[in-house]
Amino acid sequence: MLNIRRLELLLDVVELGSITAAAEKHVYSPSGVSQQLRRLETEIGQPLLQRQTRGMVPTDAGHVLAAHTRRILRQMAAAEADLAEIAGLHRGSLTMGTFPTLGGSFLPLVISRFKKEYPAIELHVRSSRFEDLVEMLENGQVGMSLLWDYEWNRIDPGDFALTTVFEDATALIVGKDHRLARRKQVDMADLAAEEWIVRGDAHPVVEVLQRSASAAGFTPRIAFQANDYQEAQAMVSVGLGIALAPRTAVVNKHPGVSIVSLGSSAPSRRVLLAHRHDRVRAAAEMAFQATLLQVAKDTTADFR
Amino acid sequence: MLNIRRLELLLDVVELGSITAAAEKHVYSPSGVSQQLRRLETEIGQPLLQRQTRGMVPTDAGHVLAAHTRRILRQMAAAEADLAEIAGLHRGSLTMGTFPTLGGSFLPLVISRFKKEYPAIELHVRSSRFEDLVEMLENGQVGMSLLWDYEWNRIDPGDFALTTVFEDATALIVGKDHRLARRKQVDMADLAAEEWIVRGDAHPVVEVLQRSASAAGFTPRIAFQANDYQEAQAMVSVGLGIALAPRTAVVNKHPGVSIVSLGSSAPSRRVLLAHRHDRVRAAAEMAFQATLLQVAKDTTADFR
DNA sequence: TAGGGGGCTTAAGTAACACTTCAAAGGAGG
DNA sequence: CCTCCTTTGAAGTGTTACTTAAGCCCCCTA
Repeated sequence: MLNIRRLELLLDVVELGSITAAAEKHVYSPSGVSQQLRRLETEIGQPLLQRQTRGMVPTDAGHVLAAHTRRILRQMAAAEADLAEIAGLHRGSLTMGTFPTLGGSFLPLVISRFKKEYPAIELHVRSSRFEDLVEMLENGQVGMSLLWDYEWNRIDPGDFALTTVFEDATALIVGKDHRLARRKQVDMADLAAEEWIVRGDAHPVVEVLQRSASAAGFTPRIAFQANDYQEAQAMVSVGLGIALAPRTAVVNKHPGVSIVSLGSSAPSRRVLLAHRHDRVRAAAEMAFQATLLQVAKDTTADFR
Repeated sequence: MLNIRRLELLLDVVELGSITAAAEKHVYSPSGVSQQLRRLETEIGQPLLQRQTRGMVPTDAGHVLAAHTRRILRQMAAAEADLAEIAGLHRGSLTMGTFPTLGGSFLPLVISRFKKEYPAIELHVRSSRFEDLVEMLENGQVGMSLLWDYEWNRIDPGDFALTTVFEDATALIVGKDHRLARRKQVDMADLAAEEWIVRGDAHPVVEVLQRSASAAGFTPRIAFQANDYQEAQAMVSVGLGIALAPRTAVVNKHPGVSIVSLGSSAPSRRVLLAHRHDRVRAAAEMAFQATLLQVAKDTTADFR
């Protein structure tokens, strides 16, 4: 394998016409350059330069090799330029994960701003349930992912590097004509007599209800198990019961319901950005995280 | 400037999917490969590989750099192939010098055989007078040159590296009807009474005549000064006088003259192949010299 | 004809660096 | 749970890309 540095020296000697000139250009001693060229020649097994009384003149082999060197150096310059493009975020790609409730509210804002700021970065988003997100993080299908947790099932910071994006409060959904619909804030303790609509499949919001009800001293009576928050809101709107939901999940409010704050009487979930500890992050990922946190800071009030 | 070896390692890791595999291919320890890759990454300032639980996955930058590396390696392979072509004499060029009398007789045989043997080598021949040939040798306009000398003006072997090609005897040119025309050989001593035709411009053959006549005990009478050997032969053919000439100069014999050997009564000139001592010679030059000496060995009898 | 200078090369030394070995850590899989 | 596989870090070593110093060759000048 030919050594690039030596090739570059050869090229400069060919172009400048003397070892001394090439040595000056590289801030080497002429001796060093001479030695390198000699090595190159013995390596190749052919003379590359004719020692003239004044300077050097390339042989056929020298000319050919110098020409190839020019192309090789051009290629290397192109490689470096491409890398600079990637580093400068004029190029690159990024795959991230999210869970559905954020994918329908907060994340589109982030994506929109990110795309405006870094139009050249290719952005892929995968929306999945919590367990799948964790798996995709682990096997590298996504470089980073939005996750969430409650205070009773905190994600282990040893598993992933975590950055808190914002706190997503739990809100109360009541029908427009419900006795509490006009209230700004209620306490869980006021809701002991209500019928509840929850999400099925052991959805985490069920546990939120159980825990906050239990803290308020009652056991909730379940009237309906919904498949998603749209269905839950619909049921609430016809007066079948009331429901709890993360604030971000009901940004797209059903017209027949009202959203009421629960203050600190219900636990809030933490929305996190997670990536693997051992994963070095590309510039595009750093940029996306910055945009995401910025958007969180700017819009977080909307979700409280 | 990126280091090729490291780039190659990166490429192999990208292609083989793990450091261990790349290390095995290069017969390195995995640790060494790991260190080189890390250096490459810090040098570039970007991550190139994602450390997965099983093996490595390239980042955008890694992919781009690996692709460039492929092209660079291809280019280097092409360079090496070209060098091999030159070394194998499937390519190359060669410039040599000659003096006119050989250019009209011996050299064409050499060129013809060389071209048949190495059709891919570009061959340039420059024909000049002795002094110009020496100058062209010195300043590199020709890589090697045919030269000649007599025993009284030997070329200094310190000036050039010399190889004797053959001895070029001095022959006698007489008219077809001359009294000596049928003789196989004569001695200079038999020619004291003759009129002589010589070449003008202090041509070396004049000194040959002076010296051999003086050695034979007479002073030659000059009847005509010719410009070249064709003119000299023409003058001889009409009986204006007789002449001396190197044997090779009269290979193209005038129909009206006879060539008679002088045995050792006239000095012969040495035909030499010369090149600069300090000049490393390309494969094509070595090949040409070999052909030239071979042709000399095969045809030398013709010039005696 | 000696003296000076430019250009290249050799010899010897030095400092960087590409590797090694050894050891440890983290996961994957039996 | 233990073992294997892969990667990484620390420390050590041999190579090598350079340096300086000296010499050679050629040319130019006084």
